[in-house]
Amino acid sequence: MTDEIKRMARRQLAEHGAPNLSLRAVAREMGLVSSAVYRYFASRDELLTALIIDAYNALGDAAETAEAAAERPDLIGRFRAVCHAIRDWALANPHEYALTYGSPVPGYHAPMDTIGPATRVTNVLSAIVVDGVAAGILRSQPAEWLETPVREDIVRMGLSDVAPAVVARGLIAWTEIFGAVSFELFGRLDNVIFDRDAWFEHQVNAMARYVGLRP
Amino acid sequence: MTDEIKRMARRQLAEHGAPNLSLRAVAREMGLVSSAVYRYFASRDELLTALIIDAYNALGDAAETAEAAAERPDLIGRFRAVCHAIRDWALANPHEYALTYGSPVPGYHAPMDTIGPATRVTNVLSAIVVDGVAAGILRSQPAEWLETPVREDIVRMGLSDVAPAVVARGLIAWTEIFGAVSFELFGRLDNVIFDRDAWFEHQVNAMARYVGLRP
DNA sequence: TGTACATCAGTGAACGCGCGTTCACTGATGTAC
DNA sequence: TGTACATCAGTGAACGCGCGTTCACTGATGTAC
Repeated sequence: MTDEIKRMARRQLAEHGAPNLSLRAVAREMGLVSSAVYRYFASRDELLTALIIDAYNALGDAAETAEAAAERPDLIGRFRAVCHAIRDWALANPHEYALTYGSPVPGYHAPMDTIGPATRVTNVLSAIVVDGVAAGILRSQPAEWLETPVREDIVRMGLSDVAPAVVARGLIAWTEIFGAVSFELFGRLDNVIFDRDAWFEHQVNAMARYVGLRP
Repeated sequence: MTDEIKRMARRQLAEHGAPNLSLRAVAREMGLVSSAVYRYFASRDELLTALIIDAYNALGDAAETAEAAAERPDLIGRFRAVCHAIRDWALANPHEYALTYGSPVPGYHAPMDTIGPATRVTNVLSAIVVDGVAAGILRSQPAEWLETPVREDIVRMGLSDVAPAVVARGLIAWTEIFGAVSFELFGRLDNVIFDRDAWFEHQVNAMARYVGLRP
């Protein structure tokens, strides 16, 4: 069963990291001979791709589920739910997080099948922004100026009901949240921040305020 | 010469990534027999450590030099200089950036010698904040509230002349800047942002404003 | 000026290991008639 | 109900490869007297 192989591969991943993921070790762990795995995955890269897609989907599931549990009009609640779901999932699955949001695995190039699952989190986040604009809560501030190329890239994203300056703030929040999770996971906060829960909470609130969401 | 080995190792790094860095390949590239490298580095890990320290120092140099070129009272200029120096260095040395700010190399645990060089960039950044406070430009805003554990962690950092809320904003800017560089380098902006220079510029300005620096 | 010795950079063979991938195969299970 | 055949999951041996690390060694260079 290919699911069983993936489960074992995920365990391998959690123990030794993506660059050391080995078909042979997975097979060994399952009591199979190494060549048997080739009935299910044509190559190591294909297995890696499957794991990456699963990781994006797992994170997407976590984010969507958490967000769906909040009341629709509670935009801050929805934003906070997504942020915490991302971090919780990342802390629970650090190697899968590294696989998707960390440095690329050298020599591996992700095929296009990974794009769809990868956008699920950003879709959830942008839905919040869109709803915030529709509710009249998120507005572009007069002083906000976007250089033309920035505005063009943002317009190309197709969020036509949202002012580009608001999208820009959303993108910055998106960057900050994943930056925060990566910093925590990759050791940047060691000996700096000790209460990570509290600090993340602070960052989430700061970003909510930055985007324009008020409690 | 141990410098020559490091130079070759850096080239290896740039081609194949940190997890695939191999003593044998470095030796081969230098026309040496593999065991000869052991005269200079006791193990692969020691070589890796040397490269990490060098990378932190190279980034530190770049940041310090760029910052030093700006007029002291021009706080925004100094901040922008540091940010762009970080990004430029990262784009020029993606694998060394990944080595220091990307996902940790599995199985490798950095010794304490790496801590000093690692803090150079943050020192430059916090000097700007300290000067900004001294000049009366950066002030804590009355509405800014820090939960106790966050405030405690920040106080522990020892920037006693800077209001904790201001430090918090600085930490968020720090996270955002490296988050932005990582997003760009690790492929997060693919098919999203096309003019990366302009977008980074926008983020730097946004963070300067967020921290409280005004042109 | 010449000999004796120490230093030390680099050699070469070997150790034991793990890897991805291939290939011809076995043998159990299921299907058709 | 029983035989003949196809399917297919998994085997086992082999390929050629690269790796980190150890160890006894060579041979050139430098130093002391």
